[in-house]
Amino acid sequence: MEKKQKQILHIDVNNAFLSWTAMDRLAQGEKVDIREIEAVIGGDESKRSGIVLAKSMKAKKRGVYTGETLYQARLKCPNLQVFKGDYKSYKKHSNDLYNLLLQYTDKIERFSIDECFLDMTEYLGNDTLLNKAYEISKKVKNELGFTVNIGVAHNKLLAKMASDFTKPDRVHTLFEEEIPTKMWTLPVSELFMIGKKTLPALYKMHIKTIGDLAKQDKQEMIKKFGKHGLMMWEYSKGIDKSEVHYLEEKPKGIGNSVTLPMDLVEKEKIEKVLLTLTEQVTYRLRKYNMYANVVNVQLRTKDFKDFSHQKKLMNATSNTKDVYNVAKELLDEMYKKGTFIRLVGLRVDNLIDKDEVQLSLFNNDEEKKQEKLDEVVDKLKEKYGYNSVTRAGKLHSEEIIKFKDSD
DNA sequence: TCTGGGGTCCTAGGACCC
DNA sequence: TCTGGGGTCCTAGGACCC
Repeated sequence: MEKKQKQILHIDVNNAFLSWTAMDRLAQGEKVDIREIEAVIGGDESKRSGIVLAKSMKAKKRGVYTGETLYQARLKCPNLQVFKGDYKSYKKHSNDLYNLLLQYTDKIERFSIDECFLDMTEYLGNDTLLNKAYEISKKVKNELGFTVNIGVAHNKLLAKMASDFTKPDRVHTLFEEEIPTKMWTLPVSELFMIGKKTLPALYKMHIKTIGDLAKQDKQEMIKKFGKHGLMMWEYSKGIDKSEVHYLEEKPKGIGNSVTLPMDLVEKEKIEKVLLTLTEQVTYRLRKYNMYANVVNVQLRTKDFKDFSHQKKLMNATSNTKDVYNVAKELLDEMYKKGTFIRLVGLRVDNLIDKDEVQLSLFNNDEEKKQEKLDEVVDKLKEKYGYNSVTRAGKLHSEEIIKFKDSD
């Protein structure tokens, strides 16, 4: 029996961070709509994170692109206005969008803070997919005050490609019969999952457009690029069998990292940063009610070389002290005297639900004591705010890193 | 010149076992 | 002394996404 064709929408907020900040400012009585001027949302240059996070159409016309340094952006666009981002507000706008979309289907995958996939296969009734897309587009604009692009297709890949066509405030279809005219004509760099490392290899093979890629021999692509080769080849032909993952998924790993205001050399100072990061990460881990099996420490040197070491634990844990002790061991392995460290990161991986954990025979009094301690500290943090509770010997690093209340 | 932070997935090599 | 594979687990590093 043939399976019913899927009906997929991809919703993408236009210049999300910039649009949302524009709305917030107008709501606060500011007169200028920053969507209408040469503006970007940017990081903080004094914290050495001065990159473009989102740009207005006018800034884009000047050649400003996401990810470049504010310095570079200003060279192209001398009157550029830079505004700070507000993650809390973005989360709220993102939730508003999600709640509006729930009126159409509950099969929604939140692909990122500003993108959703909708599986409309069961919810269309007598209407067409395209009509629904226009209806959603209008409703979002009228009720939420920002615009979206919507891609309309029969799988996720094609819907995502379609939503990336002309912007803003547009609805585009990309059905199978439209692939040659709408997709194969595009530069191969536009294809989802082709990044700046793969591009040179493709150019060498004289592959310039997505159509060129689609003409390649499948086996050759697999031989040259492995799994990634197969995926690229399938995507170029519009093949994608993946499902819309609409159920809430637990994270597979949790990490925090920080670019330091100034490079650090002394191990003791790096350890203090690690402790602060460990507290942040394990706090989030415990909020998910999960345990970690792997601890990973990342360092970035001042010349942008990245290193990481990881270790699998004997017993899964969410305990601050346990994770920190391993983190210190890993730092010990990696630390080279006299190296200038720009970034420190800590993440936990191979997570499992707390109730799946086999209670270890070694779950002794000391461990129970530590868990209790975490619990008490977490409760205080819930009540009085994350930064209300602090460990001795860590004050300095907390001046360096302020916890970002993201969850 | 200056280059974020949070993720997921894949690969390759080494250890170890059968 | 010189020689196999296959499978799993672990680790370091890297590509890609938003």
